[in-house]
Amino acid sequence: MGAELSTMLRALADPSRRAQLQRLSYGPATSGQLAELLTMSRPAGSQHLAVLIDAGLINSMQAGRQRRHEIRPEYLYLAESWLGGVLRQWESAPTLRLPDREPRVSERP
Amino acid sequence: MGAELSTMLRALADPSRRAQLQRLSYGPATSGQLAELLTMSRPAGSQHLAVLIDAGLINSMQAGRQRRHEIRPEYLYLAESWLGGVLRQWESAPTLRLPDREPRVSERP
DNA sequence: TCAATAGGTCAGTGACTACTTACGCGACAA
DNA sequence: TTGTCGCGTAAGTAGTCACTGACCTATTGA
Repeated sequence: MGAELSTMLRALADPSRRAQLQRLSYGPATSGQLAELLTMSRPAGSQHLAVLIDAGLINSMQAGRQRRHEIRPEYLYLAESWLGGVLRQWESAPTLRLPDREPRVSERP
Repeated sequence: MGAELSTMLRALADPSRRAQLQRLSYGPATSGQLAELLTMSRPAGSQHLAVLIDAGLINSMQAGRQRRHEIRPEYLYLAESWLGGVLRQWESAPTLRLPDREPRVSERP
């Protein structure tokens, strides 16, 4: 249960893959179209697609000499619900808050 | 805009860090409490905390010789809304779907 | 049959992760 | 002051990631 979520979130943690996924939210596309989207070599685009497929986020099928991909939303719903669970719990647990701080990265200029 | 989301999702992609965050959804905790949660050395727990702080997901403050942490929900809301955006778009774009397939990982036994 | 197209695979590289043990440092209690 | 507690940092290591260019395999259209 945690493993899929981890694989999935790591897949989402890359902007190229998020771009591909976002493109697919509008409808199916071929490997070529999804590779064109990125500013890198075509093999790299293909490898990103493989990561998405591996994570169960998209569904792919050969169509002639093209390969068509589409979103497979199950794990996206899973992530949405994990996030929602944490946030809803946090919202429902009003405790005293610490004074606000910047993220750690900006503390070491 | 994409950078924070990437850092954040990568932080969430680790089950130890998700456990810490989930614990924090019930209220603030110290570094020690959050390290005990994990099955690894205390420094490792501390390093995971540093990643969460770096990603802006938690907010920390020295209290005597302890350090207290709490959830900082802004980026969690951001992720929830990115995911929601993709899913809502996908739901509203009814196109023909490809026949269902297993994730790629199960194709290579 | 041949060339072009679409796209996947391989090997190599440099950068980053996730740990470990060892150590340092400030807060507090005796 | 001295020990101990809570916690962070440093250094090292094994493994993983994101690319690249070169190569290979099918499908298709001339």
